[in-house]
Amino acid sequence: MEARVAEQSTAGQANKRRVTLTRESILEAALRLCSPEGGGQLTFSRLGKELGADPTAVYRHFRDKDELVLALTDLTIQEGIELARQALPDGPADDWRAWLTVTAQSVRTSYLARPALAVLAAARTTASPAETHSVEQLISVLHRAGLPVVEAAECYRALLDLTLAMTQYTAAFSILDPQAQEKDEAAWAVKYGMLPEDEFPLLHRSAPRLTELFRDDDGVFALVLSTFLDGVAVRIERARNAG
Amino acid sequence: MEARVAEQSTAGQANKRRVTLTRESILEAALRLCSPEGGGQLTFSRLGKELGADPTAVYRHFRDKDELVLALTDLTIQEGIELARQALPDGPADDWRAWLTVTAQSVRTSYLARPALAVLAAARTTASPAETHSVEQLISVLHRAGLPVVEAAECYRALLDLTLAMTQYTAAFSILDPQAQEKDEAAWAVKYGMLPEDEFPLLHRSAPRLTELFRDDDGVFALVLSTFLDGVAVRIERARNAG
DNA sequence: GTGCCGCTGTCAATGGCATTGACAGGCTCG
DNA sequence: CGAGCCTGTCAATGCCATTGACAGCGGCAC
Repeated sequence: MEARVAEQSTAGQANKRRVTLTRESILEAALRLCSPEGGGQLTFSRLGKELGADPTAVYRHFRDKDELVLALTDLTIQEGIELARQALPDGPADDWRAWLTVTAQSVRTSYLARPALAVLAAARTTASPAETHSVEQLISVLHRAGLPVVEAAECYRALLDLTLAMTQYTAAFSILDPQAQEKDEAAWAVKYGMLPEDEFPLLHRSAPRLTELFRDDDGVFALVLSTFLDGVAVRIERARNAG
Repeated sequence: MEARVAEQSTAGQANKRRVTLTRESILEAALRLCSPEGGGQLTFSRLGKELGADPTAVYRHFRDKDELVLALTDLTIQEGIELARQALPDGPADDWRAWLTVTAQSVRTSYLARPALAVLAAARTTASPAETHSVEQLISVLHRAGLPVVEAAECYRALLDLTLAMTQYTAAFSILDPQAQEKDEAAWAVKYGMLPEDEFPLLHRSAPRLTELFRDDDGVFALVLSTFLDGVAVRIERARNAG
């Protein structure tokens, strides 16, 4: 169907042949559009062009844009989980920390491959059947590490929101036109470079690191994640001592 | 000037008297629109109506919407910092943890009072001069607690992104029409309620807590924040032992 | 005081967006 | 062979940000 769509979109310019859409072909095309290479913008008109069909034809398969986005996030989450599985084929293997890190990073990676989707997805948390097993596994990992079940579930939820929120935050920034990004960056650089040393001694000393972190969203995420997991470790310790 | 604008907007319906806008009056009106009571949507046409002026008049004071939003986030951050100051008038007082918690929560509160702004603000990190002192103070608190300067700065950055990202995440959800929210909620409830106990034992046991957390974004944030700060504590401990 | 200029509000228009309803071709089922 | 549904097409609606031409009002120079 990949091939078919491509064929249509190249040849379909002249002859007005109807293209037959399917849920799958639409999702594929939409994912392509969401990636930076695909233009990084998901709109019905672009989607129509990509499919070689009228934009409104999509409405025959998805009630509205929201429903389309929901389906796309579902796919993306699934892909992230799959990615994690490939990275750590042996499962948790008693190292809860590595497992959680890889899982979070994988989901983040999948999302960031399609920043436009991440932005659209906003706060829609799909109750995807695909991820259910992963959630059970995640909780189980934390539980075996020593956390009571409910607390393990809380940690899962916290980690999930943390990851999605920060990923969307990054995606939103990466969507901005380069001009605006540079403007922001310049503002920061000036701000941190020009600070009077006597009034802001600490800020002055950490300015290099801060400007370095400015563009390194992944670095900041890694920082947050590892600090958060340090916190989880503390909780596990506490639970063990209490139990 | 507040009064003047108000006077105009009440009396100005009939007589087409020109309203004189100022940067301040615009920002005020815009903030009002961003709050749920004000309609929760910031558009030029609404803004024009609110001001009793032509929508496009705003362009005389702000180059585009982005610039307006930047100014608004600046105000909001300032307000958050002010809030924190009021909550803890004595300053850090050697309790870094309380200080960081209150600061983060205050910024979050200010943002959530205007969800529409939070969504628009997305990843624009303003280099607001207003907050510079707070940043210096924040780093100083962590430094006095025992963290090397650079690491303190890293923690600041991590905490900032964490807070903003999660707040915007929450705001994005709260913006959705109630119908969509209910749909999501229903999906979750079904998902967690219907889980076969034998296949997902842990998920089944934690289902009540998870559905409880579903709508409680503030609770999740508190959870993330406190876990993160546990992690910071670990780092402080490490640094002390190493130094 | 007079004339000019710039500041700022107004108006009309543009192009993009999601979404809707009427229409039409082709497919399947009877 | 015919009815009806599935699905693509087309035209139109309403909201959005943004732009360019225009117009009044104020202050400034002379």
